[in-house]
Formats: sequence, C-alpha cells, structure tokens
Amino acid sequence: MSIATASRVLNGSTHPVSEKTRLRVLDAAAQLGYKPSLLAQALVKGRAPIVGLIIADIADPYFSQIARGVESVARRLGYLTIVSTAQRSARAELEHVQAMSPYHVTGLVFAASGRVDDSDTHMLQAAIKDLQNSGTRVVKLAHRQLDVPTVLFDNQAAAYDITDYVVSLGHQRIALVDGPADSYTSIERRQGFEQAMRAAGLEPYMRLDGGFEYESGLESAHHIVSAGTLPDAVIAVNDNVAIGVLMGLRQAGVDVPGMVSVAGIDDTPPSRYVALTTVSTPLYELGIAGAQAVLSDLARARDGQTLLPHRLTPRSTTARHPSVRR
Amino acid sequence: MSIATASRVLNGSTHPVSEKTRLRVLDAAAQLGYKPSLLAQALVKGRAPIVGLIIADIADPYFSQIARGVESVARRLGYLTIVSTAQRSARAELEHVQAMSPYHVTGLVFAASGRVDDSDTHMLQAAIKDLQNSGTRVVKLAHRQLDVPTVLFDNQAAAYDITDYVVSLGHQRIALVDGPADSYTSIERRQGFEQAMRAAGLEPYMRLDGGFEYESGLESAHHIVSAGTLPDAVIAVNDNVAIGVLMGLRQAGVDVPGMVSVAGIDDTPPSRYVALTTVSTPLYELGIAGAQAVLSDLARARDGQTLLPHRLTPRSTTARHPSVRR
DNA sequence: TTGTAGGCGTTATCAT
DNA sequence: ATGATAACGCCTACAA
Repeated sequence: MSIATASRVLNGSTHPVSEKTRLRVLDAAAQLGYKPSLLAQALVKGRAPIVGLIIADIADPYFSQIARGVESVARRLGYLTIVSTAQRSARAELEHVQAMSPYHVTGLVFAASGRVDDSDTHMLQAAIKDLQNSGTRVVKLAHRQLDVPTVLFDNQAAAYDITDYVVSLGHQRIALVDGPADSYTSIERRQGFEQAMRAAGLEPYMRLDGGFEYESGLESAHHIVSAGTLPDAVIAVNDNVAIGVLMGLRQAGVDVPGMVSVAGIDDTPPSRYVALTTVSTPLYELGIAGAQAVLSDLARARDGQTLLPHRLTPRSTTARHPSVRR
Repeated sequence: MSIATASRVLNGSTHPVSEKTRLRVLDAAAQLGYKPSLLAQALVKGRAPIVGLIIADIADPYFSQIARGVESVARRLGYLTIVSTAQRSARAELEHVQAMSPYHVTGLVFAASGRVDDSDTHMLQAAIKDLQNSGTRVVKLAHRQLDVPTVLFDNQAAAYDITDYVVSLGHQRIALVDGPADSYTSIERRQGFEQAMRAAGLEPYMRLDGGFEYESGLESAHHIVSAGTLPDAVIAVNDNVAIGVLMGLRQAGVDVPGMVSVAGIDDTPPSRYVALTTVSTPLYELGIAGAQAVLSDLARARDGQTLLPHRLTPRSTTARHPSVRR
C-alpha cells in the first residue's frame, strides 16, 4: 500500500479505507513502532500540539500553582507545555512569544499581570494579534492591557475581604505593605484595601512599597518597627510579602498576633506552614481554566472573561484587638 | 536571488556570498519581518532548539528550583524549555519521552530520582538509548538506574551532616521521618542518617515512613506525640516533611525546639519562613549544571558524574539538649 | 478503495 | 558567487 493510505488510517481520516488494509497498516505500524513526526505534521498542518505558558518566576508559588494547573490539563489532552519566565517584562514576554511562534503552538497562556505603561506592551499586542490570526488561541490570567480573552479572580474583592476581616477584628491602625507600584495586580489589591478602609471610616495607617517577594516583606517589617507606634495590623499584597513581614516582626521581638496581626493574599502552600491568615485565591484552577480556554473545543466566549471565586481563610496570624470585648 | 542564497546568508553558512547580495538579503528579510520556521529547520536538521525537563511535581519547591535553573540557562542559550511532570513514575516519564522525542529535542533532563525496581525503568532506558543515538543529550539529576551522565549532590553525606549536627547538640533519642521506601533519594538519606547514628554509638529512636510532602510530616507528628516518650529530636527526609512535623508538633502543644528539635534537608525557600535547621542543597545549581551538560558544547565527560557541594544551615528549630552544659 | 504528486519552509549537494 | 533541486516526514486534493 502507499504511504497515502497509511497516512489515512494512522490519523483519523474520513477517507474510506478497506478494513483489511486498515488492519494491515495498523499492524505494520505497531511492529515498526511507528511514531509520526510531530514536526512534519506541525509543518504541514500549521499547528503543533503544544501550549505555551509565560509566567514571571517559576519559583514563586503563585506561578507554580498556575503552571501545575496548565500542565495537568495540557498533559491530559495530549499537549506538551513550554514554559518561559519573563519577570513581568513585556519585552521579555515578546521575546518568548517570538521564540514560540514559529512552532505554531496551539495555545498561549499569559499568567503574569502586566506593568502599567510598559512601553513594549503594544509590540507584544501586535505579536499576539499575529499569532491569533494564524490560529493560536491566547488567554491571559490577570488584568492587563492585552486584548485577549481572560480568566481571573477579583483581586480587588479579595483585598477588600481580607481588609474587612481585619477591621472586623477591631483593628484600626492598619498598614498596607504594597507590591510594585506599576503592577495591575498590586494596584487592584491596593484599591480593595483602600475601599474597605473607607467603608469602615478608617484611614490607612501607613503604606510601604515593595516587590512581590519575601525579602520585600522582611524589609518592610524593619521599617514598621522603627517607625514609631506599631500598627494594629498589617495587610500585605500577597503571602510571600506577608510571611516576610511576619518573620521580620517576630525577629524584632514583636508578638504576632499578640501585638500585631498580619494577613496576606493567595493562600500559597507556605502560608499554611506559618498559619497565615489570608484569602484563598484559585491559582490552580486559574491554570486549569486557562489551559481549557485555549485547548478545549467547547470554546469559551471569543473574548469573554471568566471570573473564579476566592474565599477568606482566617488562620493564626490575626487576632481580635485587645480593646474589643467579645 | 534564489532562496538558496537567502538561506545561506540568513544562517551562518560558510558558503561564500558577495557582500552586496548579502546586504540585499539581510535588508529584505528585515523589511518583511522574516522569521525562519524552526519547525522546518528542525525537520531537516533533525534537531530542535528545545530542552525537555521531566520532574515529579512542579509545585514542589525542590523541583521549582531545579526548573528555574534549567530554564534560565536554556533561555540564555536560546532554547525553549518543555517541562512535564511524572510523579516519579517511570511509566509516566516514558510517555513524556515519547511525546518529546518526535521534536528532536536537543537535550533532556531527568530531575526526579527513580523508584527502586520500577518495572518500567528498562523500557525507559531503551527509549533513552534511542534518543541518544539520534543525537539528543540526556542527563539525570539524581541517582537512579539510568545509564546516562549525572549531575548531583551527595544525599547520604547531607543526611549524615545534619544528623551529626543534631547529635552534636547533645540529643540521643533521635527519630527519622523517612520518605517513600522505594525512592533512591529517600534511601540514600536514610543511610546517611543511620551511618551518623552508628558513628555516634546511637540507636535510631524511631522511624516513620511517608512521602515527600508536607502532609506526610504533619501525620508523622501525630504518630510521634501519641507514641509515648517524645524523641529529643526528629530529622526529616526533606524540608516539606520537616515543616509538617514542626507544625504538627506545635499544634499538639510540643515546644520546638524547647522540647524537641526538628531538622530537614534541602533548604527550599519555605524553610526560611519557619527558621528551619536544614542543609542547603544545590538545587538551582543542579538545574544550571544539568542544562549546561546537555546544551553546552564544552561537553562534560560522556558519562561522567558531577558532584555539587552542600552545606549545613543551622537555624532555630534545633537547640542544645537541656542536659548538656555548654 | 487506492495511488500519485504537490507542497509545508529549510538546508545541503551539485552544478553552473 | 549563485542557482537548481532533492530531501526532511507528513497531509491532502486529485486521479485512477
């Protein structure tokens, strides 16, 4: 038989093939341990069973969880996952897009939130547009200036909820340890914080800028203890930072939650190790949904926006304010 | 000019090309935003600028750190990184190898240690042999029954060192919370523990089996507190487990390190969050070295074995035994 | 039902 | 110095 016939039976072609030859082919293929070249297939079909994932830092639990979600559905659906890290830089992201683009990846997932006014964003957008036109499905997992379908959770509401909870504990002098000033995620969480404070008739006690990492929290803790009167509570932009604050405070001899309450956002695994009060954010689910959005045929709304739920997760780094009777 | 000429200038061919045409081609390429198809290139050259990474669980800091190392050098060298998770199952690893194989990946890195007597290992070995014959460089980052070059650190020595340290603190009733009984890593660490105990003339106080995860440690802690006399110290197979033990003990009202000392191995980021005494293991460096081994032309010894150093990192979950005067 | 042949985008061999 | 052209491995009209 010809290679054409073989090809027809090996991939589920609708083209009719007699049962005898079909079996003959199948058998031969099995004997020879035949493996079709995905490269050749991708070349001719203009599509490779690969999904690209662009994150900021694979060692950050936030992204690890997302990656786990993406990889798990990709694997289940028979796709390979290419992951690249870009430290929230649109420039780096663009490079990765260009690196993956020639492979005709089936789907591309942007997990990191962008920077406001990142001057390379428009070039990235252009590259993405090209990809989409060539058939690649693209999705983002956080707010940012990219015109693609989105799967996310409500950062502002999450921050509002944790702040509201801390307020309900009777605290009044509440500090915010913020993330990068130009990060959408950071901005949204700050807004949620401020909104909740406003709703409670409270004024932010102090606000510190920083990054999304543990070290940033550690440093902020030092500022806090050396800035005069301690706050009643401090809310951090995420768990990494909250844990840094927690450690820094305790190192300085400050009892948590005895003297100061500390809370974070995300509920990444380490937060359980320190019994951190936080809000559980659907990171793994974000990865799942994101991968499905680009791989599943039951396509999500073309440029819809899916919102996943979060929930408050009180633990032991927060306590009722001493002045409050229960 | 012909596409042949164009091809010659676009890739660094040694074939002579006149300077005028070279410029003409370069210019045209720039105008058209020409991007060579890596697919076609890979198809004809039988090699794609991709490195495959097979780990057990991307959410485990142990592997996250390794992945970070691999991805960083891959990116720097212009390679894409495909990561797949296989929960230490040779069967799953084999599937991933088969999935990547048709892409003619340049290098393949096995990060997880294998299971002793994993019946699928020989099939995996066969698949690997095929890959190698087709030019793919393969390396493993832990001991296991795979005949490929290796980059690793000394698990047994690491376990010996931490045990020796705990002994030096004056503890005698020392418990080991072990990992999976059939994991090479687990076995080596146990041997290091036992060797150090023997050297100190001590008998292991108790030994619990489990997994490599936090939950396993948490569970073991419950067994420990409900088993009669508390040990002086407990050493865990890794940080995840050690932290679980730590939390479980404290939840049960046991003071650490006041009543019991706890130590782990690996020094993954979370261990700093709880000030865990541990031994720093070169995870990130393992990723770096592994990627270099398969991508760098200054090839490592064909099937050599590179040993990376570790170092003891005492922190605050261990203390001198009360009976010991200093 | 089965076979033929063109083409996907590049590289490399062989002429010219 | 430059240009055809086969080949990489597979898919898919189009013929037979």
